[in-house]
Amino acid sequence: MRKRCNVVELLARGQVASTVHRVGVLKVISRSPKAIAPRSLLQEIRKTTPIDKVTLYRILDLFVAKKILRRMTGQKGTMCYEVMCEKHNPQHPHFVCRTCGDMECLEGIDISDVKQRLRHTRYIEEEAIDLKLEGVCGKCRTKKSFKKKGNPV
Amino acid sequence: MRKRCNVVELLARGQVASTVHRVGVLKVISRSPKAIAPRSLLQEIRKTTPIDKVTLYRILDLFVAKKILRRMTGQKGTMCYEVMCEKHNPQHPHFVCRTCGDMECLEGIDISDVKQRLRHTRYIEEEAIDLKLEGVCGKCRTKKSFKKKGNPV
DNA sequence: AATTTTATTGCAACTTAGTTGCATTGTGTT
DNA sequence: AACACAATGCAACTAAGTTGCAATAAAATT
Repeated sequence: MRKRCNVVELLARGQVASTVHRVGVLKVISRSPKAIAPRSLLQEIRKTTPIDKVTLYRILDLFVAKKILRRMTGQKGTMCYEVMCEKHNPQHPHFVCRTCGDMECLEGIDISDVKQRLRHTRYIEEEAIDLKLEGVCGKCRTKKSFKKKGNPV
Repeated sequence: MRKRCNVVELLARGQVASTVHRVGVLKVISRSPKAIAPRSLLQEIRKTTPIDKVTLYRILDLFVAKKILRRMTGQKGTMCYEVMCEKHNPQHPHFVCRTCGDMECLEGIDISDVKQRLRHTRYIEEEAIDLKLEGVCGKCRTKKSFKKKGNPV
């Protein structure tokens, strides 16, 4: 489980003015154990504050530009977001469930050698490296609908 | 540049009946040096034969299910496709240009050690491993609009 | 403090990728 | 030919994300 980053510090680091919505968005993301998609993000935030989807998308774009968040492509082309903080949440590969679309973080797997091999071949920013694996998550594997199809357990 | 796979063999291997559209789709994909998105695919195919987008999407789904094609997530959530053939087109990482969305194949980079490390942690199918890097491709880097912004060359 | 300026948010309408249901056409079998 | 079934096309739809613009909130200027 990820240690939490300080929301105010993150905003300051990105030189982004603090607003209710920005803090709210960042709080939800930093508390999520998995990378999170705009859809779930909206749902979570709206439990406490009403927010328009356009506002959310704009905040997410801003945070990615200011390197406060990492953006990864998830299932079916929806994006997923996580806090970009080398200290509390260093870069790691992700596991995407092809059934439910959940994006788990695969911590403790070192990919520095892969990065090393690739760094000089293109103009690739360090944080742009996105190692992704697809499969079926534990939750989905135990569902009857999945087992019924004769899939391996 | 990739060696071409035999379209008829690929269909036979997947136990998929041969039709004009299926052969057409597979021909365009197998001739493309890069992984290709449905949008460009439609454009290419329509140069010779009229085809509905629904037909294309259904053929692509079928080919992915029958392991004739690999599907990867590209820019902004559009999917990209390439021929799945260990002999002529072994699995490899991809480089996605964040400006134009092109997906280049990074051949000659071995990631078997990464796979090895990950194989037993989850139920992950061999071919589901998707190593993706993001950056700016050579073509986009030389464009005035990109240089103007003071980006590194 | 009142006013001007600038940044942030919300609303409506739009774009694009991809999907679904159903009718139509094509293909193979007897 | 008649039948069954697979493949295709069409129209309408969903869902993610975007754009333009007006409304509001915050910050700066007088």
